[in-house]
Amino acid sequence: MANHCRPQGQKPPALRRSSMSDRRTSISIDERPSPPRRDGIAAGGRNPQRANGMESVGAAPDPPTEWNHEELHVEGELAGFGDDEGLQGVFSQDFAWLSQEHDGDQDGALASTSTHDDRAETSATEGDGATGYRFSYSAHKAGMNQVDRAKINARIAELSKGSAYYENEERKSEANRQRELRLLDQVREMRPIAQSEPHRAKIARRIAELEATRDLTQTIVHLDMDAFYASVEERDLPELKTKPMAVGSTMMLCTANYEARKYGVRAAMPGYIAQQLCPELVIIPLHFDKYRAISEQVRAILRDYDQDMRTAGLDECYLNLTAYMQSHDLSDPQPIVQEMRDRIVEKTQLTASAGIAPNAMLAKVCSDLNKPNGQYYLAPEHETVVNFTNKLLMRRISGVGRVTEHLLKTLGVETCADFVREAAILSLVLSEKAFGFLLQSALGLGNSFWSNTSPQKSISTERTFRATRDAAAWDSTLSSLVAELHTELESSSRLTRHLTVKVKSASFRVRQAGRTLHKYTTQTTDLLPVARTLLAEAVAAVTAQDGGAEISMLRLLGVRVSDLIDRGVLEKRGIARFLIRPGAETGTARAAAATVESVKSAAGSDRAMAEASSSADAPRDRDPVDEAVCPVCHVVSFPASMTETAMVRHIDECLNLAALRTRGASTVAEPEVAVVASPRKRAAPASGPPSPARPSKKPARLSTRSDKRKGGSSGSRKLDDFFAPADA
DNA sequence: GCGGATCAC
DNA sequence: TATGGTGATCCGC
Repeated sequence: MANHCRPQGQKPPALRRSSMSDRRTSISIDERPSPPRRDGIAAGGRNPQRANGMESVGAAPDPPTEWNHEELHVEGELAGFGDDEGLQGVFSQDFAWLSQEHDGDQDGALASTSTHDDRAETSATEGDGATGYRFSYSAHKAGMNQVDRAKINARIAELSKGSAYYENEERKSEANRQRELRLLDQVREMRPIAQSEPHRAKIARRIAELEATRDLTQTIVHLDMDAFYASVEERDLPELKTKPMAVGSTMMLCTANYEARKYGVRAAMPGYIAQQLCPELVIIPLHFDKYRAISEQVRAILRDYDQDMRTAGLDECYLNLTAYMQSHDLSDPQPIVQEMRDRIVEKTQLTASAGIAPNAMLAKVCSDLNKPNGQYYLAPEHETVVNFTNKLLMRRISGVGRVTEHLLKTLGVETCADFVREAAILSLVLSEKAFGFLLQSALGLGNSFWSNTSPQKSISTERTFRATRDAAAWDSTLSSLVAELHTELESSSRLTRHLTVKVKSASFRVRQAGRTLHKYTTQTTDLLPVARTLLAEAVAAVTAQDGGAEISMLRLLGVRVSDLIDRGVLEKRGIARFLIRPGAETGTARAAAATVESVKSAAGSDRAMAEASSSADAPRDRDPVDEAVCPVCHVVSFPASMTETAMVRHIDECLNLAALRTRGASTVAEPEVAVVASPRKRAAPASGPPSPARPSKKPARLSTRSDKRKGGSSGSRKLDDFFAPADA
């Protein structure tokens, strides 16, 4: 299935506070590995994966990569809400003229609106009570004035209040508020250190070092389709243009047209709330096939300018125009970007907005400035970039979300200049990763480079349903989810070794339980029993959270598989780990030596054995890759031509013989592979007495499916446990 | 390694 | 009646 790609190369923010216990008198920000700190603000993750950092400063940017899972998302109904929504504004007040200029009917991204993750008010004062910032759809755009905004927010609060969702948001807000208070305590305590000369010098040095990495040689474009889904629907049904309209369902809206936004209708708002704000609202269901096709048309155009262009969902792309400009001997990117946007309109009748800047982070910010149907060019001059960045609100940085924004505000940081000014103290109370990311971003130093595509790390599927405590219904849903994952694994030739079950109760509390499996597998027969156990654990946990008087009702079930590996890679790597170079003496080999005779005597009987034996006396001084020796008997060698199945069979046979011979599990030659069994002792779900780790008999096949299952938490594994059944 | 939390889309 | 789904990362344990 597919890839959902995201631009990489930006470090994710993550905030945490240092604990008292690891405060040090001499703070070295520069320390490579940040010392573990505790009591942190919850970490925030973001997609940009490995930060490639600036290792290639000055060089041509890496070719962008492909994304990982786009269609997966798409198939899942709601792909994402991000469209052209603005936030609270891009700049601090003193730069608000820019906002004015584009506000009003232009929808100005500068004027803020809030998307799903952004429904928050920036200031708690507008909210009600402790939670304020979490709960109001502040809409500062589309011709709304302050009064309208306040009215709408009040109305939304009124409509939401008392719902389980709302209550849960309140709980979360309160928890965050407590963390912020503790953070402020830390600030007070750390202040003297922050103000000490050595520390200030250290920060200054760090900033200088970052500054030295500034690269203005690249021309990066971020292109973003305007209100993508809504615009597509309007294009195909023009009468919608004059009506308030949103795309989604009564449960959840994905995006709204500009007419609807005037009423406060926004992306990520439940449709039934939106309908109360705007009774004439027309809700159009999603048509992902259409969006996908149009998206591909757009991408095809953009590839003319950057073959390695990267997509971010269906409606966003990043391009590096540097090479194109050089090859066409152009110095001004603006006409080029205008041309692409014109071509997009011509081809699709849809408009796009774009930002042009020296790096991807700034380009992303810039693409919002003249939205919709506009572009903004941030010239690659030091002074221009610095002036721009200084006024930039931290919230605009991709990776700084609602929670982080609020937290920073608590610390008195709103703009990038604020952050840099307070860097000395912030370096002491934020995690090293978070501080590093935020400082770099606040200096306007987002990466211009993309890391190469990284393999997908997990596959998940989850489903929301009417809250129920019907265990049979849960089990039915769980089975479906596991079956979906099985299908996905099979169709992509991958296996998993980790399973996680997620649960959301009617109170919106979320709990998850996961477990590392004993082997890589795709099989429902392996996954489902574990999933059932995990579900029971998660239900118990969420029930306890909910008060525990009665088993909680669930409104969502989810299953995720991670620790994925390609089948081919697993087979190669798996077998390779068993191969011991001829002559290598290991404890395992020595332990197995006693079984050599029995192995030899049994050799002739098995077909695989015969295969192996036939080349057992091949010369032993060749490349070890070409000739490996069975790690168990340490006698039979495996020629390169030998099939893996045959090798596995031989090793398995050796283990069987070894087990017979030594009669004790512990002395059987164990493959030298560390297999991590579940570290936790889980209560066996009402099974019989604990079975011995290994029955003393049953020599024929050391490992059968049922056998494997039984040995669940045993630390010692047999060969079969390392390989998925070759069910193909 | 696990679970909770944040973020993007 | 009623507030989504997928994937990733970070942090504290």
